Amino acid sequence: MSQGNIHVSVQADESECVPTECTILDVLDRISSKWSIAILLEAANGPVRFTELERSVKGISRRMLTLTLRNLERDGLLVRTVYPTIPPKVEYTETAMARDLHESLAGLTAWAERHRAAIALARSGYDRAASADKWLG
Amino acid sequence: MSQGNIHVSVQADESECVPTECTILDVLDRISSKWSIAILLEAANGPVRFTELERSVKGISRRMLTLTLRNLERDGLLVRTVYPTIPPKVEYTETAMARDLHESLAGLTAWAERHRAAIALARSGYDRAASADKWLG
DNA sequence: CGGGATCCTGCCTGATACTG
DNA sequence: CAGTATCAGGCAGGATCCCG
Repeated sequence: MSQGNIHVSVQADESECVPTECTILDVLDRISSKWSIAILLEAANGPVRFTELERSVKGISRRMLTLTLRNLERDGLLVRTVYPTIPPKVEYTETAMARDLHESLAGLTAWAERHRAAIALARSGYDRAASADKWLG
Repeated sequence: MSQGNIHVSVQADESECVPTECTILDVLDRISSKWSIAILLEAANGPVRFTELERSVKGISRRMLTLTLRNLERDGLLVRTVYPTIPPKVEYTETAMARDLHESLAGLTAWAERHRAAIALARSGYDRAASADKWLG
């Protein structure tokens, strides 16, 4: 029951970072989401279309696909090309910046492949120990 | 989340990671959070203590620090060592798996450093164009 | 086909206070 | 020092409908 403190959450939130004060972690936070990585990996094989991504990036909702694509485009990692045909055709192409990132992304995925079994194991081990502690006090 | 991914049998267990669904992206999603990365980078320089992290990882709340540390420990990336002294002392040490990841993380951070200005620029450019569209219909 | 707009839910997150 | 407990707000993200 905290009462009466009139604190108006004065977070001068500069999540929209100014060019000179954009920290590395801020940048990483933008591109390290599950969907961003998936999309970037797909786009590395050549231009991709919306519906194509909707199929290949399994589990993604239409909304998240749209939003993630927008953000990647906004950050200069993808270029959106619209062909005014009927039906419409939109292609997303990776930029040079994205190509440069792709190497690191490959490193990450390689790591994930190498250790995903170990991680799953560590998890179950941790959980088992946690349950045990619960009973043993 | 429909199936369709190739098996690659991870005999993992019944944790949140079902064998057929334990994809690389799932693993990445665990460690690619802003705080996880920051903490792992700190831990790479040697064992770190709770308050030490609270200071160095700027902007993190006590709650998030605790939660992120728990998850990293659970996934086998950090080892938590408690010294039953007064006052208590707890050290978090990276595991071999984390050390292996650190190389990739360094690659990512290097990329972020190289392109953070370009990203900020792309953003402001995109936003400017978006505002313009808004007025031009 | 490629989205935009809207509603709604639950988890993520921060702030604060308390504990061993 | 190193957390846990609790409350409250925000926004990520799914579902749905609609439009050019």
